[in-house]
Amino acid sequence: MATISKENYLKAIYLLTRENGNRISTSVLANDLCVTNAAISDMANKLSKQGFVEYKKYKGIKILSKGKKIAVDILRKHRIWELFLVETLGYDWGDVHLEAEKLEHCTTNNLIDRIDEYLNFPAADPHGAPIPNKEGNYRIQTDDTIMSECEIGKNYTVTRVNDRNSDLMNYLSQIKISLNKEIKIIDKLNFDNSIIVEIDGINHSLSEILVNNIYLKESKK
Amino acid sequence: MATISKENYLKAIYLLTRENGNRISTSVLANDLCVTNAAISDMANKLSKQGFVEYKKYKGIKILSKGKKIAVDILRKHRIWELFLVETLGYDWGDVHLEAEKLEHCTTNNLIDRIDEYLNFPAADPHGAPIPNKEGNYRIQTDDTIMSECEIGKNYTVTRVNDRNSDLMNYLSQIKISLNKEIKIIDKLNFDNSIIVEIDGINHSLSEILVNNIYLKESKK
DNA sequence: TAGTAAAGTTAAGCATACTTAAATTATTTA
DNA sequence: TAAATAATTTAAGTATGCTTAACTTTACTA
Ligand SMILES: [Mn+2]
Ligand SMILES: [Mn+2]
Ligand SMILES: [Mn+2]
Ligand SMILES: [Mn+2]
Repeated sequence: MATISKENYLKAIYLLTRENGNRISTSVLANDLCVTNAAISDMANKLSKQGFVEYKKYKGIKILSKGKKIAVDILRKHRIWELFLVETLGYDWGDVHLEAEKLEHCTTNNLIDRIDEYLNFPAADPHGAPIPNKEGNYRIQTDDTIMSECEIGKNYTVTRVNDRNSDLMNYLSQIKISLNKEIKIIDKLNFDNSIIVEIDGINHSLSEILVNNIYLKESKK
Repeated sequence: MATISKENYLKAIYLLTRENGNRISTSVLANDLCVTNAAISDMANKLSKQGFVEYKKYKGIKILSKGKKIAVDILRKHRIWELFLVETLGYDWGDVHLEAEKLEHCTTNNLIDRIDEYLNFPAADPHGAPIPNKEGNYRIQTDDTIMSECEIGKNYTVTRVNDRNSDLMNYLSQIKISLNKEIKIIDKLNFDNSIIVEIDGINHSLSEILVNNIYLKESKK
């Protein structure tokens, strides 16, 4: 059985794998989960024994299909809860992540399927992240670029934001950045990696942290 | 801080206190929580050190206001979740208790207050149990009698059922017993403590277990 | 390529929440 | 009231999931 801790480890390994490649190092995972390397080594052995991951000493952790299944299951619960909180209960998009972090572990498949149906089988969560369906398949293909790598002079649409920093998201709301918003890259400043963007005709300077947490897609028009 | 285990202990102590009187014995609590007496003694010491209960060796456990506060808080969450599952997601009343047992521990006060508002501040859960408000006060007075103590020939209304046995509740649905249903006590059989009742013009024999899990109020008409 | 720094693992220990088995206290009952 | 029985507590041990400190392996650098 996967405990709450194991569910969180598998979810983190799965998500980091998509960002950082095939094998995840102990310290990357330790940093992500805010625990010591020792805790990771310990848990990696347990997850490996249960067939959730492949773990070779000093060579990092690789998620296996059995572990991926649990990770996607938790991700589905997390994202559906986030959308439910925003859509049905009127939460701000910056306030849902922590609630979902807790709810995802005490939600049966039956319950999440009913909420999924209640929300009419949504494709994405309030931050633009894709929601896996009952079978674990994503309903939309995400095809976007991190803002830091976008090009000067082009117009983009906001497709996704990282949802872990509540303050960051509140700030985005304040300067009117939301999902599907049209923005234009005005300039990129190399000395501090900030980017000047135009939003609703107003120029804003976005810090390095900000541009590394926003994903865009080039506008068609 | 109160862990999930402590929340469950305090909730059980609180509810048993209302049934069994002021002090709860170790074995009554052990039976209710399906753990050994040793586990109860152990936890009773911890809860006592934290000021949630008063515990005197061999003399049982008494809940204190600090513990009662947590118990009522969890009860509020439990009952609001149960109602939400039935009202909003279309669950049967027999299928909500176990879901709520899990959800109640991972629900912030903010979240439950929003669901409470979404449900328009309900007074009772799907089984007729009163829902405490934000301040911990009950919105209705429960004034009912256990069916086993009702009188032959009188008409009653169903006010409440115990919600722990899913099969029992499914059976009640089957014979059309639901909240606010009008029923008449036809006969009480002393040899097996069963009761014959009339429901929708049809007579049913209800076993001892059943009549100890249904609460009634005498009809006015 | 040896030496050092960084990364990762192992060992020992702690808190929580249980268990079984032994010891103790309380309650019956003869 | 003394022995038997029942209820309860204490002791010792287990699993989980962490910690710090010590040790080992790998990577980098001169
Ligand atoms: Mn999230
Ligand atoms: Mn999200
Ligand atoms: Mn219940
Ligand atoms: Mn109930």
